[in-house]
Amino acid sequence: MVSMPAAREPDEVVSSQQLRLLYAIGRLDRGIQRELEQGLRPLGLSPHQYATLTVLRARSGLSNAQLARRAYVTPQAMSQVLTSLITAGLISRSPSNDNQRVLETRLTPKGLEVTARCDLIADEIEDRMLEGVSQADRHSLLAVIRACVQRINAGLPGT
Amino acid sequence: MVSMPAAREPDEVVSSQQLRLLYAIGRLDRGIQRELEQGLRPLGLSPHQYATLTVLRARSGLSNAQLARRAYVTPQAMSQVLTSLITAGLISRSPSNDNQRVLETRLTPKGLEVTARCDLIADEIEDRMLEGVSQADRHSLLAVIRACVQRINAGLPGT
DNA sequence: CCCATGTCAGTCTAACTGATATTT
DNA sequence: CAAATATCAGTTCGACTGACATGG
Repeated sequence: MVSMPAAREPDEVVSSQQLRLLYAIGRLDRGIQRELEQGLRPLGLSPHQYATLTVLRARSGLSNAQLARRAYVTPQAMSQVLTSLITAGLISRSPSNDNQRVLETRLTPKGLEVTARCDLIADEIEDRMLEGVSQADRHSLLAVIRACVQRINAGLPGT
Repeated sequence: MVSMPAAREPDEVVSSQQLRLLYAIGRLDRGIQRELEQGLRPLGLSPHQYATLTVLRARSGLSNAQLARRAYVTPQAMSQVLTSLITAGLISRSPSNDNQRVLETRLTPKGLEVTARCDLIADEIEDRMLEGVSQADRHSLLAVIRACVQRINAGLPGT
């Protein structure tokens, strides 16, 4: 196919320059998810599962309902993720002392170890993505992104 | 429920501070998508449809296959989007002069008008998200994000 | 009684893979 | 014949809503 109308397309650059911030962030996130998916595949984990593990590491003992609200998904969706993580032996659940109905979720030793290995993969992706960006710029970028998250999620039920 | 174990949860802030850039970007994008979805609903459009319209506005005449490669989705997935946009009367397709098999896609006048209205909605969301951020910081933010997109999508088939 | 939790079931959307016809 | 396009069909995965039992 030599005579395609748009065979020559130096427009990846052009379009990327024209498109707005909202669109660029979506593109970036999809690229990140794709890279994470590839990187985590050898460990048998999805980006969603890894994200849930990091949340549990930061706040051990959360219930399924709490995790669901935190991730802005339904309890059913989060329950599926937790079930898969239990099957993999990465988390455990036990009834709360305060409420027998509530199942507190915690990382197992194996879960902690696997999460740490995922961190290395995520670090690698992050470094590649930020290649050539100074430490100062990285910090301010993270700060701005976080502030945007706060504002965009302003009027939502927070746990 | 007054005696919930974690009834008091001032951790939305805490977790947001602890979590890494990769995770923050995902959170931000999901918030953006949610806001876009709500904003575009009165117009009967999804974020995906709007995104495709903006790409076509920037580069009129692209084929389904080209659009699919550009969005990193399969031709089948993109074809569904185009079909819905044709049904809505926002785009039109016609055989290329160079290749009868290729259907060049273009915005209709109505499509152009609707896209402009979507832009206003997107502007509103973007402004709310960036409230308090200086113009200079906005520009540098966009530049950094674009650079990240370039690096993350480095080794992919580019149309 | 009311509310929250956890879970089972069915549905829906949006992507995917596979297969086919057509054109260059 | 090989490659690219478009499109038909079936599948899969991830969310969703609805319903229900249970505990506080």
